[in-house]
This record gives sequence, C-alpha cells and structure tokens, in this order.
Amino acid sequence: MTTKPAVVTRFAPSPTGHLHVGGARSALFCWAYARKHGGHFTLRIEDTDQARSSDESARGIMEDLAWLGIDWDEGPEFVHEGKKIGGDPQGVGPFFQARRVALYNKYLMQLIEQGRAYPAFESSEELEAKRKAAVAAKQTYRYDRASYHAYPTPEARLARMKEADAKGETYPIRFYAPAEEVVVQDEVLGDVKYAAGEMDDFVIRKADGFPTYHFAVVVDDETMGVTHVMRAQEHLNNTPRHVALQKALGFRTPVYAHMPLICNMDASKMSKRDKAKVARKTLKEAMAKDKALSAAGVGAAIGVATKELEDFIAAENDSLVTAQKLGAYFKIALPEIEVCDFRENGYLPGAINNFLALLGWNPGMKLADGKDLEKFDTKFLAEHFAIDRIGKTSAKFDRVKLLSFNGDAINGMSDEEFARVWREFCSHAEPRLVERVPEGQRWLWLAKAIKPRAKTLRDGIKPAGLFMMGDDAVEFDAGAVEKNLKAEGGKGMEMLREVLVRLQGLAEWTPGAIHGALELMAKERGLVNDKGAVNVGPVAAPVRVAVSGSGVTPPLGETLAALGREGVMKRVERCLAVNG
RNA sequence: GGCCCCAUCGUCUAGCCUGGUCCAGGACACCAGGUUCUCAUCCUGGGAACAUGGGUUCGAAUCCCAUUGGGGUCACCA
Repeated sequence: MTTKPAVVTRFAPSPTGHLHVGGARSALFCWAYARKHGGHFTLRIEDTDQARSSDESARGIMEDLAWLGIDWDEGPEFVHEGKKIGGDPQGVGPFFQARRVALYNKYLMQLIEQGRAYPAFESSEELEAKRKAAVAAKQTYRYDRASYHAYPTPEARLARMKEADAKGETYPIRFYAPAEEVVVQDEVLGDVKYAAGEMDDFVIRKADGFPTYHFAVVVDDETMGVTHVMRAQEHLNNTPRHVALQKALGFRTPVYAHMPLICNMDASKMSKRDKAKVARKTLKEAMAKDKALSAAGVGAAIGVATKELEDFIAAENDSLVTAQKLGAYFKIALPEIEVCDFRENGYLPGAINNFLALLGWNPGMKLADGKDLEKFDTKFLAEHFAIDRIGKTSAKFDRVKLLSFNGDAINGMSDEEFARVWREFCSHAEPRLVERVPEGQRWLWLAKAIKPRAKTLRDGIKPAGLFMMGDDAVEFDAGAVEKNLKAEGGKGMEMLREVLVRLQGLAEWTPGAIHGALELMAKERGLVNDKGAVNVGPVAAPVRVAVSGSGVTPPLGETLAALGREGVMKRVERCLAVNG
C-alpha cells in the first residue's frame, strides 16, 4: 500500500520521432518540480496515432531522457547504464495509451449517456469541403452539430451506434461543447478566458476507435493522479477543452503552468520540420543555380523516389529521411533540433540541461561577486525550481551560447574525467584516434592538451588530427615548411636537427621534460622575447611542423609526450629527410 | 482572418507583483588590450536595451489604456 504522492507531474510525448529540445525542457521542469516537492514524475507515452507511433521512437525518447539524467518514478520500465527507471508504484498503468483504450471507452460511454458526447456520421471529405467553404467566406468554421440533432437523445445515439457497429460502419465521437465561458487558471499566465461559444464540438474518439489527444490526456491525468501540468504555451489553446472535459466527467482540474516557447533565431517555433526546411531551401537554391539538376536526378542520386522528392520540394511532406539524405548529398549540416543531435555532436548532458533550464526560467540568485548565478546542475534545479520564476516571453535558442556553456562544462571537468568521457566519445566518433593513442598516461596527456581546445567532444578531434596520421605519412603544408623550416637559410631545419639530438638524449619522456629540453635549448641559444624572457617559439615551430605538417598544434610538451618517443623520432627524421 | 499569448542590450535574462537605491545589472556574442611556444584557454576593459503614444503619480522599466510589432493556435496529429 503506497500513499498517494501530493505532487505528480508528467511528461507525455508522442513516440513519433526523437526527443525534441523543447520536450526535453518540459520534461526537465516537470522532473525538477516533482523532485523539489518530493513527488512523482510520470512518463506517459501518447501513442494513439497508430500510423505515426513506433516503439522505436518511444525507446529513443526514453534513452534521451535517461541520458539527460531525467528519471521517472512512474512509467515504462527502462534500464539505463544498469539502473532501472520507471515502474508502477501506484498501480495506475499501463503507461502506453494504446493499451488503455478500454478505460477511455468507459468514460466515453459515461459522456454519451449523459448526452455530452455523440457519434457523428459525416465523412471527412464532407467536413473538409465545409471547412474550405468557410475559409473562403472568411468565416470561422465550426462543426454544425448535424449528427447531434439527427439523433437527439442518448438512447437514439446508442441505437444508431449499435446499428453502425453491426454493419462495420466507422464514425468518430464528438464532445458537446458547453455554452459557457471557460477560464483557464494558469500559474504563469494568470486567468485566460475563453468566451462562451468559442469552443466547437471537437472529436474525442477517432473512427479507428482510439481516443484523440484531448480525451486521453484528461482521462490519464485524472486516473494517474497528475496534480501539475507543465507544458509549452502551444498547448494553451487546448486547455479550455481539457477543462471542459474535466468538468463534464466530474474530474478535478490540475494546476496548469504553460511555459514560453523555444524558438529559432528567426522567432518561429523550433520544430523538427526545420531540418526539412533547411534541406529544401538548399535543394531549391541548387536547382535554381544549376538548371541541369532535376528532382529525378537528385532523387536517383540519393535514393528517393522522384514523386516523393517532388512532394518534398513542394513542402507536401517533411520527410526527415529525405532531409538527411539531402544534407549528406549537399554536404550541409542540418540544424540540431533533437537531443540526440546534440549528443552525437559531443554536447554534455549537464550543459544542455543548464542551458535549457535558462530558457524561460532562472533561479534569480546572485553569486558572491554580485553576478547572476546561471551555471548549475540538475541537483540544484531539483532544489530550487519554482513555477513563479517561469517567464512569459518566448526564448530564441541561441546555439552559440549553448556552445559556450558546453565549452565551459568541458573546461570544468578534471583532466581525468575529460579523458574518460572523451575516449568514450571518440571510440564511436573517431575510432582511429583511440587506436593510435593507448589508454593510460599517453591518452591523459593528449586529453589534457585537447580539453581547452574543445567546445564539444567532437570539436576536440580536429586539434588531435596529427595523431591520426601515420608516423610516416605526415603531409607537410608548403607554407608552414617555408615559414618555419626553410626561411632565413634553413634556420628551422638546423634547429630541428639539434632538437632531435636533445630529445634523443632525454632521460624521461614526459611533457615537463620535453618542454624543459626545448626551453633549455632556447635559453642556450639566447632566444629571448622583447621583454628579455626566454622565447621557445623559434625552437618549437620547426618541431610543430615536423610532427604535424602544420604550424598549429596543441602545446608541444603534451603533444610529443602523447605521441610517444618512437613516433616523434620517426616524424622528425622523416621531416629532415623529406624537406632537407 | 477568428481566438489566445507576449514585448528590457544582437541573443538569454535580472529588475516589474510590493513605483524612487536603475542616466537599468549579469551572461553569450562582438570590439580593444594583456598572459601564452603556434592555436586555444585564461585575465582586464569597452560599446550595446526599458517598442510607440497617452494616462495615474511629486516620481514609471515598474501600475492602467491604446497603438504597433512578434508569436502561438484553429485536424478523426499530439
């Protein structure tokens, strides 16, 4: 026997794709609110759209949530890194709506018997035509309740439904909207009033027998004991329907808090479709520029049917697959929209959570130096999250700031921690690097050198590029060779020969020893900068070119140490031979 | 178009509820210096905003109204 939690929040995604950053923020806030009040956070999968839902998506969403560190107390059971998440402590499951149809039908019958819901027998085409006519006449379309009046009593409706069921005829069921003002009491926005007659008789059960979102949400929030609904403002206009339904069913109304939207930099709502938009734009521009390019041609090249691609171009579909193929074909980066996009690109969950939490919320606290507190983790959020600090203004998703947060998060890690996380990342993203540099001390040296050069884990791969070259395959950049080796009568080459000797004689092969050797050489040669301090630059530059082929590398101490004595010797000798 | 929401630096925002301490603070970005073996990191400094118009008030970024602007939503999707 478990006691009912005083606070139950929920995140209820539909499994039709990956977890979107906006969804992640909703989940994060709901999670934080539940944690703060010692309540439960519930995950419910809204899979009533049979055509678009998939188990794979549901798993992907759970994986992304778990990766972010957002765990749910109630919901589908899921194992992440050996830890079990979810379960049904209150016995209110299942948590997939498709498995709760009997429950919805029970409440649906109640509404029909009360005369608050009724079957409708118009075809979709019929309604579509009426809708179009209304739009053409610049009028707001509302369902005319023809079916309601055709069968004026609950008994007549029930009889008609029985008749239809016997014949295999399908039909949706509509809710008889109340003729009174509905007030949504929102914790963020205040009272939002919807005048009597604004609501139309919306469908609550589709012809396929599944409930619509509105109906399922209301039944589930009630039966799962949800006390606080926090979701994005795009849902605000749905809320009066939910309130009306709650009233008709005799349910309590949870506390609502609608959060500001997360937008693109152009202020439009950030959505998965933005990937398709970017791909479409690129394709259209390419086709305008190159008349030889055709839908058929490109389609064949990327493996998409001509018709499919033509529809895509005409914006009649927003296929993610097509968008991704086009992105690869034109070598353009599609915008990062979903949590997995950021994950694949080497963002840290902590940075994402922190950044997302600051979109529409802030702790309103100052640091000791008087600056605003804005760096915090989910533990902090769980202790300090409060609805009254949720803002009303929609926020633009500034990837540059997120990148900065991520870089700071990386810099804030210990060298050991970064080495571990980065190695794990590279083992998927760039296995060659992991193969070339053994785990242990050498990898740690490399990681230490890379850490301040990586805004993302993926970012770190580029400055480590020299490690991926074979010791006998360094490609020398002509400009770098000229400037650092051949200029001034081959001064650099001469220096490199001496460096080789000094490094060969080094007793211990560590960053400190290597740097010390280079510094000593500079000192002995009297190399000083304009302030009179030893200037290692002229010694370092030729070595840099020898081991990387370019004039830019991470600091040489760590770089050479991580490369290994043998590799460094080979590279320097080869450089002397090739460029000598 | 109907309905709904919103309005502080380029962006995220503090301040607004409980008017004066705000010629508006922080962060990202940008610019200029500095540290540094290259590239980064790091440090210091700088420019940059209360949408407009009316009220209320001794006093308005803060309260009220209008205008303008932006966004959301109008499915048998969620």
